[in-house]
Amino acid sequence: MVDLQAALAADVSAALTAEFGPDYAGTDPLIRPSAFADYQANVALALAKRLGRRPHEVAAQIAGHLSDSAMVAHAEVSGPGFINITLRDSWLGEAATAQLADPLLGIERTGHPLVVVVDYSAPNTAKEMHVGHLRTTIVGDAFVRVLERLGNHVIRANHIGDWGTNFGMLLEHFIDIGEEAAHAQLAAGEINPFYQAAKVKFDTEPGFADRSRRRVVALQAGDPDTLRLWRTLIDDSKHYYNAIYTKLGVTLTDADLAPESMYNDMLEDVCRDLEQAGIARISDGALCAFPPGFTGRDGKPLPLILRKSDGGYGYGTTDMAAIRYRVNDLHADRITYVVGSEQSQHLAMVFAVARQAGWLPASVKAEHAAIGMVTGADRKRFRSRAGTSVKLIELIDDAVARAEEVIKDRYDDPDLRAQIAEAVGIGALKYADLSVARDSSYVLDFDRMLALTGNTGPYLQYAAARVRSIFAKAGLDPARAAGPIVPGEPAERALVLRLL
RNA sequence: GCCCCCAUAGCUCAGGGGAUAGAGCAACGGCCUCCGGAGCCGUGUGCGCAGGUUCGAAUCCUGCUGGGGGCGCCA
Repeated sequence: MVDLQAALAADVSAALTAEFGPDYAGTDPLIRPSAFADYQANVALALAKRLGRRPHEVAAQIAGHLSDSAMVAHAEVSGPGFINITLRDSWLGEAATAQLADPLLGIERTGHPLVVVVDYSAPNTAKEMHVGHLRTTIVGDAFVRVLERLGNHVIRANHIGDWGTNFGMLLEHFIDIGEEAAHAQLAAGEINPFYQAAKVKFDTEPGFADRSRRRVVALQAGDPDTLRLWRTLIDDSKHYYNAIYTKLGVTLTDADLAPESMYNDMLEDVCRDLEQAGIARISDGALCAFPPGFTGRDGKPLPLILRKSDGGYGYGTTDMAAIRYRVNDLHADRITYVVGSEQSQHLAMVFAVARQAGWLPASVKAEHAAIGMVTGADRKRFRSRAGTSVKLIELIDDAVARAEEVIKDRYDDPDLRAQIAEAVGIGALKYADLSVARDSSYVLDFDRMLALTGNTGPYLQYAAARVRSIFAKAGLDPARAAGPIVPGEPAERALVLRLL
């Protein structure tokens, strides 16, 4: 790839050296895109202070040397000492043409491919995916695609919640209503009603809670029949959220599942090893690690709970097991958690304990790509009128339905209309997520999201027209006879500058 | 009480040391109109407050105010 800015920086640095000597070779030339030319070099203003000279003069001296550069057409000093640089058409045209000839369109693959584990999406089995899952899924998938295209080895980790005490009650309910009826209900996407019915029985039906607890014990003990039921329950959920991934055009597949249950037989070792290393100790009956620098209310050290006082394991334990597994077995160089911002303290503690234990060596980067909350108009966590979280599938369907409403008079063919509505609706949903900073919370507003399409439609048409025009000028279109691109028109020039 | 994030136009958000701070939506004005408009063109006294660093601050630092999130056995 032609890194215009870097290439130009090199030439300006050369000018600096030529004018002021080798001491200035390392000075950042401060190349920035400019509204007044193709680029501007801002180095003269800072340099003038160092030299005790007038910025304008310094800039003029540097500009004088830039005529030696093959890529610079002209450089002129403006304002207090900015150097406005216009690139040669011929040089730009050659660079653009070369980039078009590259199957990767000039995207440079990294010279140091890393193994990157990207932890994202993470729905809970047997619970409906809700709006909170949308951004981690969309943003995480964008990360994965970019990192992969840059030549890294990316491991998608969909850390689904498929284990825990809830499954006792879910399985008992599953048995009660009969496997077939349960499958039918789950296949229809009625996951929340299923969960809620189980919860109601757990809270009110005599004996059910005890049965549920016994079922948890059987599950954890590996009872074959219980495991079989558990697997079918998981599979039903899996089908359901795979359908959502397909709708969203997300690249996650079953091969990317890294369910909590896969860490089960590591949890005991996690606790033992951390306790033996002196990092974890018993506090109020629970095994806890107290990473330095974390305090809670009353200034007391904040624990990462590894084993609850009832002997059970929590998500912190699973996270510790996962981090060790990712480093030791997956050989991760970088682990990116695309997870809600409210988890930032928890993850910071997990990282801290893992570093203490030496499970996360300094050579491995662990990072929390925090996802901001989706809120309603009240700036609080987005909820339906009933106070429950909103189902993701409803959000998707709603977006498509609203898109269809917008375009309904436009297309007679119902199939075509449905396709366009789906593309526009889902596109608006994804665009809404990707067009804002991932860590800021944002207000979910359908009207705004779909309004964006009113702009992107013409925008895309414009962009397509410009690209066609460039291709036509390059002689690439029908005859495939590659010719030079001449960025003569201002709009075209701007596009070339942005694309290169 | 402690920790983290945030504050930019009426709304939702970009911009994270460089000249005159942008986009979409809304609003207002106009255009095209045989029919149809995710149609076209135009219109902006805005960086929460106060200090500091810097040749230069929406951007970096400190304090304050306001909002959100988190803070022992849910994940």
